[in-house]
This record gives sequence, structure tokens and C-alpha cells, in this order.
Amino acid sequence: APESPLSSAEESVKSLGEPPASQPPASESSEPCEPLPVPGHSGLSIQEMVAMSPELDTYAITKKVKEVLTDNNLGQRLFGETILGLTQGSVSDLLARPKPWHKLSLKGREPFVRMQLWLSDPRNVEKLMDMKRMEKKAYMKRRHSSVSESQPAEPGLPGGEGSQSGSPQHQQHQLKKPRVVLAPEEKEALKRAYQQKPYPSPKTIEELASQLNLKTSTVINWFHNYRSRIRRELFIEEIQAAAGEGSSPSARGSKAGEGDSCDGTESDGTVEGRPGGVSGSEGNGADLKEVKEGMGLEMSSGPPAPQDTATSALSPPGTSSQKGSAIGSLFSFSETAPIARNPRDSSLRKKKAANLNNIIHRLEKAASREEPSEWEF
DNA sequence: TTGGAGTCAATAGG
DNA sequence: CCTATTGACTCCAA
Repeated sequence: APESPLSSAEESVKSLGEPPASQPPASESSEPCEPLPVPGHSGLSIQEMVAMSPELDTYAITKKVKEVLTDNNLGQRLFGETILGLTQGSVSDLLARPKPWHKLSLKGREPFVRMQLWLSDPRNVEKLMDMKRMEKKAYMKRRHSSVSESQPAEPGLPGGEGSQSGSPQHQQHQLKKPRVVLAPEEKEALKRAYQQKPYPSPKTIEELASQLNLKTSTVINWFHNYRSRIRRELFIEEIQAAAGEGSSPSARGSKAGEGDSCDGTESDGTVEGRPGGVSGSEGNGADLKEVKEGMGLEMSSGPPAPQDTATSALSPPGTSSQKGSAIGSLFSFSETAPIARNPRDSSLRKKKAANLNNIIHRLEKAASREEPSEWEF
């Protein structure tokens, strides 16, 4: 397997100039100061670097980082805490489902710039490995000398192993919310509800909550999270679809269909398609996946609005880096989309349908907003 | 207020 | 230990 030719994510992140065209006059708010100073690099703060950074291929960066970490037996926790300033769970999520650069907010790009920076110098790996050793050493030392010592001075590790001395100790008011864990059926019910209405009204939410015997806030949170995560699923599928083969090989580069417009980026065939399989249930069985059909409304299949897509990703001025063949894959339109007469289909279509519902919801919302005023058409 | 983006942190599996 | 999942929270913009 040829696999990636070692990315070589050149990019000296601090190349281009782009003098702060939009420089808020000295507004600069406080800034608790960087928890993570960022290696050495000129005096720039990461925020500044993020602002100047050219478009990065988040997927490639992520892939590389995962590779380096596993190759060197470095964990996400250590990497996240010391390099990114994030917790293990966040790192896992980020590495597994990186959002395309253009869909990230300034804040969201920060971790990727940090990763890129980290990857740029092989010595960084060594440093991390050193830290790992040091941690281990400290750990060993601790458990060795604490043979009979349970000093109150142990921030971490509550595990006083050995003797669990019975001081029931306070828990104060037994705080610590137990963390709600939704039962599979509850999730099913919520997903079903989502299919019909991605944006339930307060009233609907109340109903769901009482029917499922859940707190209203839990239902609300669930919808927030689910929508958000469904969105990400779409992102990665877009990337995968775009990355693949066929038509235009090479042209690596972070290209993802820009688009809030739901364009069809399907390349049927090629990928894995259970031949003949007519019944639903496709292979992947993750959670978010598997959005069952049943949207409340019929998807009127109008030809996808052309949509200008003028979104020109101002390519970084000059900068030796590869500039892209952007336009090339910017729109991997498949005229077939509108025609697709295929009834049964992958969950992708369903998700897109849900996404469409999203858009519809917004339009309706906007339309209903009072403002009897005119729309000037 | 509502919804989105980022995260945290408790947990469940390995 | 480590990683993946996921309910809840914080910030922010509209």
C-alpha cells in the first residue's frame, strides 16, 4: 500500500504577510495570557499566527499527528495537555473528526496550527517523549515512597489505593451530578423525533421530556449535541467523498465541498456498495450514522440552486506553498444528483435531507419573524 | 433567547 | 494505562 508519501506539510506557517488589514484599534482585551506559550517562535501569540495562517489541510495534519503519536507510543492525553492545551477526549474527537479548515472558527483553528507547528520540528517528538519518561518516573517515585503515607497533598489521583481509610469524608452534599446516561431506547426515540423535527419547539421538547421522563434541559442538550455531531458527520463524509479517487487523482490538498448549500457529492459506485443489497441497513453502524428515513416532509427535488460560490478563499499572498488547484475540485458536482432516482439510498442522503430540513427551518423562522415590513421581494 | 462551536470530564471498552 | 463517546457547559453572535 503506497499510502501517504509523507505529507511533508511544508507550510511555514508564518510566511505570508497579510498585514493586519483589519486591525481593531488597540481593543485587545485582556488575555489571561497564554497557557501555552507556543514553542519559541517569534513573539507572536498563537492567535496571531492563526490569523495569518494559510489554509491548512486539517485532515492531513490530523492523520500525520495520529501517525506520529502511535509510532512513538505517545498518548493523546500528554499530547493534548502539553501541546494543545486540551483534554484527552477533545483530542480524540479532534483527531478522529477534523472539520475542514474553512468551516472552523478562529478558535477552532488554533489546535490545528499548534499541531502543524509541532509537526514542523522533529525535535518536538523527542521532547514529548522526554516528558513522558519524566511523568513515569514521578509516578513510580510516588507509589514507591507512599507506602504508608496519604498526604493531603495529592491533587490528582484520588486513588489512595491501599488503605481506603474510612473517612467517609464529606462529598459535601453529595454533589457530583451522576451524569445522565440515556438508554438506547431513549436515544432511539430522540433520533426519531429529530428525524421529524430537527428543531423542536419548546412545546415539543417538553412533550418529549415528559414522555421519556427526562429533564427538559437534557432533551435540549441532546438536540444541540446531535445536530452538531450530525453536521460533523457530513463534513467528514464530504471529505472522504472528495478525497477519493476516480476522476481527479493527485491534487491533494484540503479540498472539501464548500457549501452550506447541499450539493450532492456522491460518487456512487466505486466506494463500497453492497451489490444487490436492497434492504436498508448499510454497513457502518456507528451511532450517528443510521439516520432512518421518515422526514416529515417530502424533499422536493429541485435542481440544486447554482449558488455562486464566490467564496474565494483568498489564497495567501504568494507564499511558496502550493496554491491550489482550488477551483478544480471546489465543486465536484454530479449532475446526477438531481436525477438520482434511486429510492433506497445511503444514510448520506437522509442526513442531507435532515440538513435541508435545517435550512427550511431557518427560512421558515425568518419568514415568520414578525417584521411585517417588506421583503422587497 | 436560540443555536452553533468548542470543550470538558465522566465513562465505557480495550 | 489508552482511546472513543457523549451529556453538559461556556462563549458568542444574531
